[in-house]
Amino acid sequence: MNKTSRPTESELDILSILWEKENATVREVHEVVQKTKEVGYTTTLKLMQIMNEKGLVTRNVSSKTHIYTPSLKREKAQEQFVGKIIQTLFSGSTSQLVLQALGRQKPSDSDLADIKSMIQKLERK
Amino acid sequence: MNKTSRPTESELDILSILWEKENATVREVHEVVQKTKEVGYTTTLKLMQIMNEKGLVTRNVSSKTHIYTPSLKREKAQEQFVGKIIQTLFSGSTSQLVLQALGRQKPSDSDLADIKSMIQKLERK
DNA sequence: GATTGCTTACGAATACAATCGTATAAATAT
DNA sequence: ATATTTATACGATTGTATTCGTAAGCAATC
Repeated sequence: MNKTSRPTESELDILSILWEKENATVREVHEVVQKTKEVGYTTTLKLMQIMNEKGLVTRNVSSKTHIYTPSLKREKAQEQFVGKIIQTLFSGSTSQLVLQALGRQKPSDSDLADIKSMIQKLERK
Repeated sequence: MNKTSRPTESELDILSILWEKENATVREVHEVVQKTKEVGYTTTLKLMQIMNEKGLVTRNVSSKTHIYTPSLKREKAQEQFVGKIIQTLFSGSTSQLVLQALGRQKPSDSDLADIKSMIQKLERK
């Protein structure tokens, strides 16, 4: 068993694909990776094998083609990285991050509604 | 002249110190680094020299003890990293990031006010 | 049943990040 | 003026991430 290490950047790319698809084969993941990156199939394979060793994913080996499932929860990773970013890039200020995020593009009306209701909830506290 | 590469994690740690202080010597930076990390002085020095080569910082060499100034703007780095995080961790949804950030701790009243006024600005658009 | 294609396994190469030791010079203290 | 402290420079080492080539097995096709 292994201490939970933070995923590297490439690992994060792969995880994000797995989170979207729930689970996937190496080929399926690689197909998506290839759209943005020029790498060989075995590179993706190797990465996913390493991620398995690290415990970032599990895999079902019952058929020839293995099926990978993320075991690091997306929410967990979000916390890790958002926390780090708030510290180093926003000198610890959560709200500064929120302002920067809001500033980068107008959220949809329904998103705005969600955010407003979240704020109201916070204000009642 | 060099293509702008993303700072590594250690580089980011150092940059965040420089952003706080406006500028600083290696020793000053190292003093802060040491609080959270067990590393030798020359490690910090070397890192800052490399950052200088990469163009992440500039330095004033006129006195024996050099003074380093960040040349990568904090706002620029914020955009880079927040953008990346939104893609990989929040499947492209800015507002999801905002909700996660707001959820992690209650912002101060004045921060809440800032956020609310930002939202109103967005709604008028 | 040979050939082709797709799969995993895995070692090895390459690239990049991080760490430190040692040399050297300047400033300060003795 | 000598010794000590404090600074930079820089090579070398270590660690970690990324990439790929090659082998071997299995399944489908010829």
